[in-house]
Amino acid sequence: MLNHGDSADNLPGAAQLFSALGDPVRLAIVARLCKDGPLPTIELKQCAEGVSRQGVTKHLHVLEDVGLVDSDRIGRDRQWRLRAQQLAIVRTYLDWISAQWDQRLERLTEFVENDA
Amino acid sequence: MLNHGDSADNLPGAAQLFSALGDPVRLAIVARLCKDGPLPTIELKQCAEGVSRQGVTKHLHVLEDVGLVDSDRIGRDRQWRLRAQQLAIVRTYLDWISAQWDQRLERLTEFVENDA
DNA sequence: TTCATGGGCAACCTCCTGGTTGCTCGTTTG
DNA sequence: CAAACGAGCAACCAGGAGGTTGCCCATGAA
Repeated sequence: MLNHGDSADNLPGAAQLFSALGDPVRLAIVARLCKDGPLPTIELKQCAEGVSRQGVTKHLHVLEDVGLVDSDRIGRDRQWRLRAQQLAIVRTYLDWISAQWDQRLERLTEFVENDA
Repeated sequence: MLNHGDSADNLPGAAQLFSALGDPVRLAIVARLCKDGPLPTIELKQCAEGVSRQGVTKHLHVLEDVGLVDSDRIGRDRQWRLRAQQLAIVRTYLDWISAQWDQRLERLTEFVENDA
């Protein structure tokens, strides 16, 4: 799993996560799972306009591979559940990047002020 | 540009952004630009281990297409600059999703407590 | 028990992506 | 000026991603 000690080291892992979220169908699935909790494949299929069941299943496996989602077989169905910690990693990465940006702006402001 | 009135409508746009960030080279470029401000192509090339100049240029164009970055020609060089607003959109989208998650957890907790 | 439904697996196809090379052009710089 | 450097453009290539179909299995409901 992703070691999140220092976000800078985590670039490849973060890229994986971004990549997994970088498809409209997958993003819709994640959003749906976020809103309406664990759901069976068939239900998730509805947020993929005009995509076959197998297509949706493939997307779900992509999400599973990066740990954004996991599942249990319940009788005939397979229930999918969001793993919020992984989403948190993405957020943290963006926050880390943004923080660097903010620091740079601060330094820049300082510089300008000292310069004036 | 991306209308950010309601994050739910914004799914395709958000997916574009995630997708653009979903490549290690591109993510490294964004991180670098965030840390060290506007930089010429050649400098950015350094964060793409073993990729040709043209390769890097292609990545930069991908970032440009989704508005994460823009550039000016300065004499012989081309200077690249981060567009932080677009990064903010990604963050906001994640926050929006997470908020829904949190609400669901609240509702769930309520339900369990009322049930007990 | 029978049949419909949700799912898994595998093969297959197409198109996009990430990457390259080769060539030319303009700008610096020695 | 001449050479070197940064960049743009176009062609090209291999592999992967997203999608489909067909077939079979198990479970649930009639």
